[in-house]
Amino acid sequence: MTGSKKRVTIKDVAAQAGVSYQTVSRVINNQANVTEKTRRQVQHAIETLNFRPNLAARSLARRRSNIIGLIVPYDADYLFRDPNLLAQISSIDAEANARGYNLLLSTAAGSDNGLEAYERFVRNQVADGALVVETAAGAAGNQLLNHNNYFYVSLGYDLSHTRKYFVHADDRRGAGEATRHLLQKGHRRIGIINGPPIGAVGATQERLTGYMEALAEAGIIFDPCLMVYGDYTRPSGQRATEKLLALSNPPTAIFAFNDRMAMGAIWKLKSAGLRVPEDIAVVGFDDIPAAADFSPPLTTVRLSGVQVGRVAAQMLFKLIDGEPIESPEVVLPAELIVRQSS
Amino acid sequence: MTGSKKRVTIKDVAAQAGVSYQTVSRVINNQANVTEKTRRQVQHAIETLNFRPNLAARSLARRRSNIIGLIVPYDADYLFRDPNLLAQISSIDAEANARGYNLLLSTAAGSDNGLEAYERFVRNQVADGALVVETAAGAAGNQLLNHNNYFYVSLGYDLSHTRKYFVHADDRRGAGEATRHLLQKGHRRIGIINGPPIGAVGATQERLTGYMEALAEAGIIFDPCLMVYGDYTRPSGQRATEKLLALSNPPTAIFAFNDRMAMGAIWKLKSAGLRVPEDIAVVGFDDIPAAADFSPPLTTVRLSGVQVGRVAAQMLFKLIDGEPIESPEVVLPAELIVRQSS
DNA sequence: CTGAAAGCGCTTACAG
DNA sequence: CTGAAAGCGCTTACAG
Repeated sequence: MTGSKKRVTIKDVAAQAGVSYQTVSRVINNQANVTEKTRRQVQHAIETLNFRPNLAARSLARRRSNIIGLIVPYDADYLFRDPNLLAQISSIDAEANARGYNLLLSTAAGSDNGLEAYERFVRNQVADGALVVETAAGAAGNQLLNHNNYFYVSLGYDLSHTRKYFVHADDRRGAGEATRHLLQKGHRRIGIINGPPIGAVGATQERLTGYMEALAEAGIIFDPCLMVYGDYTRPSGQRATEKLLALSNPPTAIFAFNDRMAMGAIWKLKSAGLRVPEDIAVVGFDDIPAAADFSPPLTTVRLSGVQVGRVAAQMLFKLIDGEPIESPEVVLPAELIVRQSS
Repeated sequence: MTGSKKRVTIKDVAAQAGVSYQTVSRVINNQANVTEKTRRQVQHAIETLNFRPNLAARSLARRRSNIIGLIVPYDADYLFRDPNLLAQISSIDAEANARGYNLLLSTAAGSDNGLEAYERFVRNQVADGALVVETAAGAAGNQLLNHNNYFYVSLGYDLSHTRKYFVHADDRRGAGEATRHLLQKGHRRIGIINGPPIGAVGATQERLTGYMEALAEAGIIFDPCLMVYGDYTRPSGQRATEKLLALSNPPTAIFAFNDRMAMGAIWKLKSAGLRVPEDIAVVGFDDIPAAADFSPPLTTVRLSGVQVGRVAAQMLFKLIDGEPIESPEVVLPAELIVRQSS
């Protein structure tokens, strides 16, 4: 609020309505024990004065702010390019709004290790709780949160072994189904384009496990040569595919651990004169919006970022409201979407 | 904060340090007139007690919250798919963080007209000011902000004629340069894929003007048949291109008002057996990250969303701090990036 | 059903 | 350089 005009407070409303300011408080908080007539008077005064309760005062008195933090230990620039994360944020925002909560964004600006996002959040001391995007480097941040007695739920896996509240999609099963699908099509040599080898996030580890399990079920021994690394970008998918094609015994199918790398793979294959899926099949992961529009439309695993965000937010609100949590870890379904690239 | 543990306040710190709590206040606010020795004592007490000043109390006393709102009168789902907007938000976030401010997100959930985003913001009465994404329907929201004496800066054009503070890229010049580039290549019939005809945003109107001006300079009369509408999505670009190709005298170049539609156009052209740029040139707008990766790499107009966000945020902070604003409307450069699609 | 008192955790003049 | 007082705008028991 600008300081240009005098603020209108609960006392102004009380004077205007001819009641005590405590009564005004009752009205704005929808409490019982107010005559209909008094309530109307107060409402009228509120409207004519254009009164809005001051959140800072309210937070102070209630020890609750109706603000939840969203801690993203990434550079904002990176954050805003990850469609799955954005879907999560979007549904968290919706869920918060529905309860009259607002979202306070806390990202890690610049090139630090992400701890800053937690620190700024804690320093502010304003939110009732937080949703945090779990990263391998998150242990220190989570400790900070614990140490300051915050309620929080993590989006992702229990990477930092804090054993608190987690929600994530069933990456393992999703990857397993994708692999079984390829197996069913007769493929025996399925190349993997994994995420970066360092700082591995739980999700990719689980995907790899799902892949290996499916292979094992089919009695196939995993050939480490078939696994190459990318960094989630499209160009990295192209480079990874180049390596796979250079193998003495190249794969007949490629399973990329995200859609953008899968798209890069398809480009590379096309420019090498190979047809997808006739010569080589490709499967992605995430089902980003562009996947269905791709040429050929991409077979992929749909993760409901929307669902992850919603469930995590609901969990946080239960924590804040002191309601019981059934399970500290929620795993949401991942669904194989078969299109034309496989 | 959870209520589980007793909060540590300024008074606890004072007791621990053996000073009055006002002195603690001085230390945490880095004020002069504190002996180095006292300061050290207080700092020590702060650390051992893990004290953090309470933002609500501070806001109340200071009448300032160090929170700025970001009002996006869109559905969060839409918001999170617009790369240019995301770039703006990302730089606003960075700018805010650098000053110790936090960003409070206020989006319009669901299918209302966007006014809700403003209303929730105003109802909260917590921010020191706001950055608002300007939309054609924003007039009522801006009035609400005015009526409640908020400082705010709009990202976009003065669509609602409130004549306050605005920052946007130079869409007109950018479109003019793109058009001149095409004219220079010898094109005389340049098709336009415009944004949606209803609810036109200032930016597309300006782009159209830039196009027409460039045409006029070259002595070419604008042929309305060459303008078709899309909705900024890739598929709409394909459909629009289909219409353009069906013309009795089709264009030799297409200028799409965003990159995604330009990509859709290229797909359509390719699948119609046409080569880009040999048979028909294509130019986009925005320079989203995927533009450079496209095949062929897309000629486009780079708008610095990052710059727009930064400048708007800086303007808002000046307003909040009572510093003078040189100009209420800032126009930032748009730059033509020539790649292989033209 | 309504009012008076105390307090939330800070900051801001004002003394000394 | 440091402390005592008052106040920011609400809510929360407690009376009546």
